[in-house]
Amino acid sequence: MERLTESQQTAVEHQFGPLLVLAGPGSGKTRVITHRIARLVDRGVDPRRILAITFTNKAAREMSDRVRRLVPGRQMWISTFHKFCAYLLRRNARMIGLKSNFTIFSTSDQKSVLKQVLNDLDIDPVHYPPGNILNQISKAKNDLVSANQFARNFNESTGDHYQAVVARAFPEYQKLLLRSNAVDFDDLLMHVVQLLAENNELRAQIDEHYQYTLVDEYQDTNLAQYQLIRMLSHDQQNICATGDPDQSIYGWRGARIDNILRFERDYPESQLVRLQDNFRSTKSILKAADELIAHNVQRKPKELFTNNDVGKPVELHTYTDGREEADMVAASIKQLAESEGVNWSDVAIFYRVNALSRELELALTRWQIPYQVAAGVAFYERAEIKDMLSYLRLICNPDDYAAFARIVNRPTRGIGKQTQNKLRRWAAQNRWTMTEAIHHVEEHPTLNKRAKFALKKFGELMDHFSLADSGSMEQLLRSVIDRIGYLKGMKFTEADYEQTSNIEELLTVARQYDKENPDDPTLEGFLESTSLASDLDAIDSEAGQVTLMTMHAAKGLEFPHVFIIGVEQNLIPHERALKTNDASEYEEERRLLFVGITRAERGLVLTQTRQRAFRGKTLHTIPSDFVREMSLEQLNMASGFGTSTSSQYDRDWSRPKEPAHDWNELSQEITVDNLHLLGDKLDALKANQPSDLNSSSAEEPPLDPGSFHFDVGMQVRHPRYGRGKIVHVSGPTSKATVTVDFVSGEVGKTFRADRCPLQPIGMR
DNA sequence: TCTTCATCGCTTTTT
DNA sequence: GCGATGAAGA
Repeated sequence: MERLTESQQTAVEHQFGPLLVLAGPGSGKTRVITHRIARLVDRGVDPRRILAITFTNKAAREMSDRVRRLVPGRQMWISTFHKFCAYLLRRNARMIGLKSNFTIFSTSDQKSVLKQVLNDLDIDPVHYPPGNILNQISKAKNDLVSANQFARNFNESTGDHYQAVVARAFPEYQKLLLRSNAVDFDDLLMHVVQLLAENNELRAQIDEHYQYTLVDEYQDTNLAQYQLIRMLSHDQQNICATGDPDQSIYGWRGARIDNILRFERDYPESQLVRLQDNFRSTKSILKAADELIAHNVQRKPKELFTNNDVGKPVELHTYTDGREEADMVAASIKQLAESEGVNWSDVAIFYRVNALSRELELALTRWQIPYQVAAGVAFYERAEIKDMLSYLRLICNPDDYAAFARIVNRPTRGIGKQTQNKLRRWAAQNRWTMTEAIHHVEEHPTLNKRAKFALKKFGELMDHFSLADSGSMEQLLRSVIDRIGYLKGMKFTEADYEQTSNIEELLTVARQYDKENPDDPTLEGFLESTSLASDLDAIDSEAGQVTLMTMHAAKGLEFPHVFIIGVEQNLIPHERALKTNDASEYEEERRLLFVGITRAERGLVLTQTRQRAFRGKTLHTIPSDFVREMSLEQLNMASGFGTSTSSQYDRDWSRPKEPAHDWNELSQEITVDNLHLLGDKLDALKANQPSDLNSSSAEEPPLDPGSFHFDVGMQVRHPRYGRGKIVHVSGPTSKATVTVDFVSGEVGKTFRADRCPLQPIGMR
């Protein structure tokens, strides 16, 4: 094992009192934490009295593994904030009106519950999108503002109608959660903080129990997490916080960078250790990172240092569009593998928004490069998985309204909307949960016989399962699937095949759980593990695959070769950060890119494009402000691409731009109306497309569908209605509509010009 | 009641 | 480009 550096040693050897470890990227922070834990155990500290908290399951698992290697066979709490809070909350659920088998609601459960609330309050969900309202609620909870406080605060302030809606919906939402015996993610933290604040005896007892507390990524704590840590290291201040203010990237989630900056004020006795030696990256990479982050004004200057080689320069590549960018990245990776023997798993591709992964996935497939993505439709968000889990949830917690609503008529069993509404109103009147209401269904005054029968059958079904709730999760899940005949209607279509294999996968997850918890497999434990799981967990660093993820997800990881795509204005920095005109948000974007860059060990390539397809439209791009802040080797693609495009483009591109913050001013939208202006340029671009790199682009339509210019009299074809003639074009340019008379007899059909599948006939 | 289809609107990052 | 939504048909 490598020796620890002097400062690493200091942090490891420190035992009593508060300790703050400010650790730059790649400075061996995880190493320090794991060695510190091992050292404590070495000194005779009971491992059960050590509490190590991280933000992600992945970080917790990695830390666990590494500690286990240092001190085999000892049990201790290494977990995420949310998991730890769930544990505390289950043991003390009664104290805040929950039962210990409470459900943890996912984002989609939250949405469905809030929709119900809005419906009951007669609030129009189109005008007040549930997602936005939930964001506000989440924000409030992160800041430890309860529903009632929120409502009260609102009354005192001057009214904003949007806030007014939140103020009305929040308390109702909270009530419905409570009645469902459920919590959302934020509640896990907030309830625990509230619990400890109101019960000093309990707080003191837990504080005493966990003699040593370690918190990773302290710069990302929000107020709730901060309070929690403070309350658990009040009497015994053996707290070790590690973090790096330059890597604070969760401000949007309520994280407060202040928390780490004020650590020394909060804990006056604290000792400070700085880890500045970078063992990860080449000098070139570190230099770029350093230059970039130095532009942040709200920051304590900090030197980054490495003894590693200079290495290859950091490259910036410019491509014509996202397709070429993706293809060339894939080509570069292939090249790395073939000429330098780089393993697939040594390569990662990062981006600012998940939407950018699509093009990459296609390209990697074309180039036959194996990859894994940390995103997309998360496994637990898939409809069939949510269905299955909802059954389990309702078995575990019959009060769970979201689960009930989801599956009461799935598969269809004749319990339609009307019936559900009647039942729901009746339940509310009698202060019953839905399950209780079903048990009383015979007494319902207006429901017809058939509906009553269907509901009763459903009730019996669930009762049957409840009795079966014991032992193996896999068996329970199997019996549910069999009994409801979920797989029965499945045919050998692609969609059905996918659903079936997802359910297989879920059974595997259940089997896994059974295996890992041989002594105490509980339904609530299984469900908790699924609720707190994230798609990031599935990433396997040794799977022999290229890894695709957002820069947020990349924090804490490292790869020999890193590509960061879409380094463009409005992506990094993100449009939203630019819009608010808030310097701190802008600087957070810079930190995010800093995080991305500092993941790279030996090779780093940034890419940008000249135009990018976005939300189904193609927009011209502006180079990111940030690329000018670093010394990069600017390269214009390998062979031919773009070099021969119209000089107009090149001139536009190379002209130095004053810092531009208005997307609309500088980017030109390509629409049906100005397409003809761009036609020539587009043709030039198309001519330079990679020549069928792998034959799979054969189905590419001759022109972008949805971007035709339509005129009255033009002959068109519709996939459904066949041939027709345009009889009318109208509306504002961006929302033009065309009216078509079809040969088939369908006359006067109207379509949105930029959306419909209409194709002109006779012009190519 | 269920299914199909067109239309509409949104889309940062995550436990 | 996608899913959610609502209208219309089966």
